[in-house]
Amino acid sequence: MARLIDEGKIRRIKEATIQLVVQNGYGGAAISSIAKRAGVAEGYLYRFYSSKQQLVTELLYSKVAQIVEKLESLLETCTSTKDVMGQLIGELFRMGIETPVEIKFIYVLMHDYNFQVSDLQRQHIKGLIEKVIRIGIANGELNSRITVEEAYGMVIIYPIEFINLRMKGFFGINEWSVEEQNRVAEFSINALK
Amino acid sequence: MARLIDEGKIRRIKEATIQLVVQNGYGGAAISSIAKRAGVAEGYLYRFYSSKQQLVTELLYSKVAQIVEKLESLLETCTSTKDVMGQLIGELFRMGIETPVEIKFIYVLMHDYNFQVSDLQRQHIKGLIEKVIRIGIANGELNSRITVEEAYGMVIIYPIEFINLRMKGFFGINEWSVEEQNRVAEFSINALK
DNA sequence: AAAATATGAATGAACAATCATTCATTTAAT
DNA sequence: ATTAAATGAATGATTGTTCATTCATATTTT
Repeated sequence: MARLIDEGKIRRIKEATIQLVVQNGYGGAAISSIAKRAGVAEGYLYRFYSSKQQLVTELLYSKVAQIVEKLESLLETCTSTKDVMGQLIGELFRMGIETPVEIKFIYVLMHDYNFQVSDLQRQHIKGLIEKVIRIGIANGELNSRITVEEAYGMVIIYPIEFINLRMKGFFGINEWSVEEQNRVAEFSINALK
Repeated sequence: MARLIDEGKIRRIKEATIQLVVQNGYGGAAISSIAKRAGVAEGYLYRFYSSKQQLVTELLYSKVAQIVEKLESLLETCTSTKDVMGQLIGELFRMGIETPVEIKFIYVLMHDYNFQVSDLQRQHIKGLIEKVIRIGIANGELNSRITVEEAYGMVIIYPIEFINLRMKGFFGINEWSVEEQNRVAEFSINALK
C-alpha cells in the first residue's frame, strides 16, 4: 500500500472553505486562497470533490444536517413545544458562541438563490416541523390552524435571523445571556399561539 | 454641447445588475454580462459608479430606502401597531408579487457579510422601530419590555423571510392571499405581546 | 439657413490579474 | 519496487477596470 490519506488536510480544506465563503461570499472564495489557507496544494480538493460548487453544497448539507439532527433528538425526549423551542434555540446560541463561523456559513448560503437545501433534507425538515406542531396542539400550546410554513418560520428561521443580527452587531449589542435565549423562545411560541 | 445622457441606459444597467446579482450572486454577476444584458458598452457604468461594489451598494441603499420610507409614512398616519404591521406587510407582499426580483435583491444582500446597510440608514431604522414600540406600548398592544432588536426582528426581518420562503417555494406553496398577509401580521404582533 | 466647431456621451479593444480545473510529476508510505 | 497520496506549474477562460477613440448633437459662426 501507499501512504494513507491525510484526513487533517480534508478537515482543513473544509474549515478554510467555510471561513472564506463567510468572509468573501461564494464567488469571492477562490480555490487558490482556500488551498493556501488550508496549507494544501491547489488542485488537491479535486481528489474528493468534483467542483467548487459540490464542495460548498456538500458542506452546507452537512452543517444543516447537524441542526436537523439536534431537532430530531429533541423531539424524542421533549414533551412540550416550549421545551423543544427552548432547547433548540439554546443549541443555536451555543453554536453562535462556540463556532460562529459555522452558523454564519449556513446563514449566508441559505439566503443565496443558488444554494437550496436538498429535497430529501427539506422533506425531513417538513416531517419534523409537523411533529412539533402535533405536540404543540396536543399540549394546547399552539393554535390548531398553524401551517408547516408558519411554524418553520418561527421555529427555525426567526432564531437563526436573531442570532445573526447579534453577530453582525446590527444594534451594537454583543452580549449573550441565557435570559435572552429564553425571550427568543417565548417570542416564537407566543407568535404561534 | 454634446448629446444628453441616455437615462434609459442607466436604468437598464441597474435592472440588469439586480437581476444578475439575484440569479448568480454578487461574485457571479460579471460586469460583462451586466453590460450585455443592459445593451450597453462594457466600460460605460464606470462613468457613474467607481466600481462594481459601489454600484451594488448604492442600489441596495436605494431599495432599502424604499421600504424604510414606506414605514416612515405609515407611522405618520397609523394609530396602532396592528395597523402599521398590517400595512407594511401588505407593502412587502405587493413587492413580492409585482417586483419579486427587487425584494430578492434586498434579501440576498442583507445576508451577505460584505454588504451592510449604511450607518445612517441603520440609525434611521432604529428611530422608526422605537416609534413603533412607543405606539404599541401606548395602545397596550406591546409588552413594555420589548427591545429595538426584538421588534426589528419581528416587524422587518420575519416578514421578509416569510415572503422569500414563499418565493423559493420551500414548501411547494405559491399562492398569495390577503388572508395570509393578515396571518403574518398577527404572528408578528402576537410574538411581541 | 447652412456650415463649422466644440463638447462630452458612449464605445469596445486591451490590460493585468485572477479564476476553476487539469495532470504530469514528485513524495512517502508499504 | 510498487502504489497511491500529494503537489503545483500550466491552462484557457473570465474577471474588473481603463482609456484612446468614435460619434451625435448643441452651440456658434458665417
